[in-house]
Amino acid sequence: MSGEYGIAYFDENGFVRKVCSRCGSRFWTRDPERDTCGDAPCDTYTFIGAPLFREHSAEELREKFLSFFESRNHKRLSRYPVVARWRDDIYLNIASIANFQPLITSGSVPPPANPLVISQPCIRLEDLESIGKSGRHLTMFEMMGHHAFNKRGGDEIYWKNETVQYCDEFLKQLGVPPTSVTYKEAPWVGGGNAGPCLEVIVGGLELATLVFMDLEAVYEKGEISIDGQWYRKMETYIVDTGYGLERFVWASKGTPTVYDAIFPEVIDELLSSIGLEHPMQSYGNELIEIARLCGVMKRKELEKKFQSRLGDFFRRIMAPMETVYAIADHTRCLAFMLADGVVPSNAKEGYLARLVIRRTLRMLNSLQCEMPVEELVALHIKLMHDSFPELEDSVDRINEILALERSRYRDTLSKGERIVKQMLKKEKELSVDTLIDLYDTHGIPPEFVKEVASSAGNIEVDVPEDFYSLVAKLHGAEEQHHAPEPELARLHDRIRAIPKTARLYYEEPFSKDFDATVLDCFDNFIVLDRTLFYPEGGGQPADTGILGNNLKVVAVRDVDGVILHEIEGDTSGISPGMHVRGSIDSRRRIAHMRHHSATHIVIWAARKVLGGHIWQAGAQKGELRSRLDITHFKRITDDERRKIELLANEMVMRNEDIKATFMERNEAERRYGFQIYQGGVPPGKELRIVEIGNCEDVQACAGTHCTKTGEVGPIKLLRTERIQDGIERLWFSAGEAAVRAIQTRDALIKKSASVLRIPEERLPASVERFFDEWKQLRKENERLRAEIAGLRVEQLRMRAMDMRGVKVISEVVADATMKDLMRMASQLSDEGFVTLLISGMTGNVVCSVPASAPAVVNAAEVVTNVTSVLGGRGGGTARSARGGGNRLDKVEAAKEAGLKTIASRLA
RNA sequence: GGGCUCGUAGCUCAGCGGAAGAGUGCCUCCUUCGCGAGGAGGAAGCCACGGGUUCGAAUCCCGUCGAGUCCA
Repeated sequence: MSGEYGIAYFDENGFVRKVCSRCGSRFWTRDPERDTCGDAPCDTYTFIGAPLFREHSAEELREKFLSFFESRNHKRLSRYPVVARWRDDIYLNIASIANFQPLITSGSVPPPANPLVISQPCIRLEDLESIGKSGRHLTMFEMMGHHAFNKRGGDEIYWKNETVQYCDEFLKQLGVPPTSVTYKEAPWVGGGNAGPCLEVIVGGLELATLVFMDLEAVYEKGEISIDGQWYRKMETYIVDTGYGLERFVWASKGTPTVYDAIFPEVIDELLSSIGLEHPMQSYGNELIEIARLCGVMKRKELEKKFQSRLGDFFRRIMAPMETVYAIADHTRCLAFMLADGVVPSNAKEGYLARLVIRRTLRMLNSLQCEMPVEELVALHIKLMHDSFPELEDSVDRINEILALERSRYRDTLSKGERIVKQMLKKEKELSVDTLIDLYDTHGIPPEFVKEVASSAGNIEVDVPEDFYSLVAKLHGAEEQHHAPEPELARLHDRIRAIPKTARLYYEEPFSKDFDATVLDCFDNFIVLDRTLFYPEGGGQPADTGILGNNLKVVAVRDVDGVILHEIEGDTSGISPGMHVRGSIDSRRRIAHMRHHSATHIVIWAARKVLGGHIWQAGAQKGELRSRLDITHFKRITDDERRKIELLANEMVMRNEDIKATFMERNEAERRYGFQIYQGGVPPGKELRIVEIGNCEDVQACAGTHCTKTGEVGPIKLLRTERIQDGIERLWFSAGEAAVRAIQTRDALIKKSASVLRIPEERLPASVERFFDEWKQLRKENERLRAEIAGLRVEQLRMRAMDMRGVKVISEVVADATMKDLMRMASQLSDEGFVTLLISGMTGNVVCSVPASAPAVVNAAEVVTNVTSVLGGRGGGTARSARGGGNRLDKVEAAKEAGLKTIASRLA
């Protein structure tokens, strides 16, 4: 790819291309003496303690960057959320370009502006273990980026030359000495795209990455291969730059770590709460020396190098300091995640939030820091007020969520403590497999197990260093890219030339019949020029109905805007050019329509009642009922459910307009924000926006809707269900279906009341009374049976026979249960009788042999012989055995068989 | 989206095919000036729910509901 880096700006500005003497990479520099690329691990962090340009705050630097590009014709965009709501392949926003993937980068949707500049908060959790230790890793960081989207054959906005020029000029404006900058060549790969790239390095630190994205991944063999993956040139070629805001600020301050540069107030707060001082106070010079080497040497090597000078400095001072750094980092990350609406849970992005929360709690605990995590998050939000005032709107909710998470984790750990203690009672040591199991199924971290084991049982537990990767291995690595299904590809080819179908169902949502011309007919599919049939999509099922001469439409699909009517049966009578009449099952359609509008109303009401974090996590509309999954951090109470229901019905009664308009995508996002993507992200540059009332609820939605909320009819919330931690499912019915649902419930109550012969309103009290009485009678019955068994024992005792000096009882008891038999037999055998009892009612058999009887009588053998007569089986020990059979007519014969067995043994 | 675990007395749990158990809390009595403590006795269970297998299910299998947890 060496040809990719022939850039005029380098030639015209005295740059030379060199090869790094350490790593062999090629790089560009103005300094002819330089022979290393400048990047770690080839060079040290020279800027620490000696910054290369004037000190900047984050606000200052961000503003400089944005206005620099603004004055160079770039449009400034405000930040996107850190949760990637518009993508289904990633949960969190990992880069500024992620905002524009995949629809804009692929060229199918135009960019919101071109060129543009943005500073995007991003979250990456891959290097979780390095946070706090490396001095440079952050879970949450701002990627400042300027982007230009070019199309082959179109007018080029700009490409490599301008990109390098902008970068160089920006650095110059900041006051970075030109000779200290190197541009290192490095191919870039990510998110299904790739391209050549220049890493911009100053003072040993990579400050920015200039990516020239012009390749996309393909699944079959292609033109270019990188790391075993095939790529081809895209129709578009995109300038994707990433300037690390925090790194610039760090470089400008020259502090030992990036953390000290970005959130020193939080670090101070933490240090003072645990009574520690910052190592800069007493070990300033050493710390700077160490920090400079951080990119070059591994931790072990550093410790060895400073061992003689500093003793156990790393263990005593650096280790807690690193934890402080990590906590300060994690809490800043949480501020963004939670403010942007992530609900902690055990799945999807919610799990990532919980992961960060629990790590933070564990670390706070290890420092014995009493400070609640929510206070630290609130402090971050306060400190970032000037840059991100919107975070403050969520402070109350964040407090509630974090307090809840704290108590949940406390519960998990105290339960874990019990489990481990229980285990230690039985086992002397805990294997690695046990540790993995404890973590995997109960969430008990091995460090915690070790602690419990040594304090409670004085048992040492070895936690392997690669513990967490062992856990990861257990879950295996699946994740494969799915090539598009061949069936769909075939359909795409077939309909390529067909014009998009006119959608009559939007203009005439209540119509039933229509006329149309057949454009194509193949397999079982009919394509028309216009249709009333709604294709399946957005959780709304397709319409059914009739086409032409009684052809049954069983499914309807939308492929690239062409609507395919799937027919059950013979379509041979249909050919292109024919005129056909269609009619849909309008009763079904109207039911779907009501449920669809009701879905929007319910989520609006839920958001009003529960809070702004409510987000649709899935939905399915039906004729009789629909379901809506929403993100929420605790169970919805009955009271909340009633409030939501009432509010939704108030919206219906207000009879507000439901307006659907087509709108340019960027315009819609600008006007309404990302909340329009509740039901996922539809493709295309134009969106259909459905608005209820005056912006009460706005969603991008292709479904059919009522035109007034009043047409929806009554909305009945049937039940709530927790389908996952952090996701509640609401079941509801609308319109006619709601009335029917209410009637069904009514009938249930009526029927129950009539069975008990009481008025409906007495139902709860009476049911409770009946239940209590039933419990009492059950006990009474139990007591009486025991009494009867006692009386029977006396009778049985008198009927005992003597077999060679051994007292034997073998009797059929008419109406005894298994429990009765056991009760009697055990008492009799205690008194020295060899006892065999058979129930004439249930066919149960019990044999009990007293300890005093000769060992030759085997209860299990007796029972086996007896039950074989009864047509059943049984078993037990030589002293006591049970069994049974269902041939109740054979009980007398069975008794004789038992007696015979006993007699033969005593003979 | 995938995996694992758990629902038994008010609470914490044992039992894992043959009469529902322990600890703790609760009630009564004894000991004590009283408290703590100790002793004796007692009450308290739809063994989550619904099916199936079995002579027999808290126990095994399937489903439902509820809870916990790990991974992508």
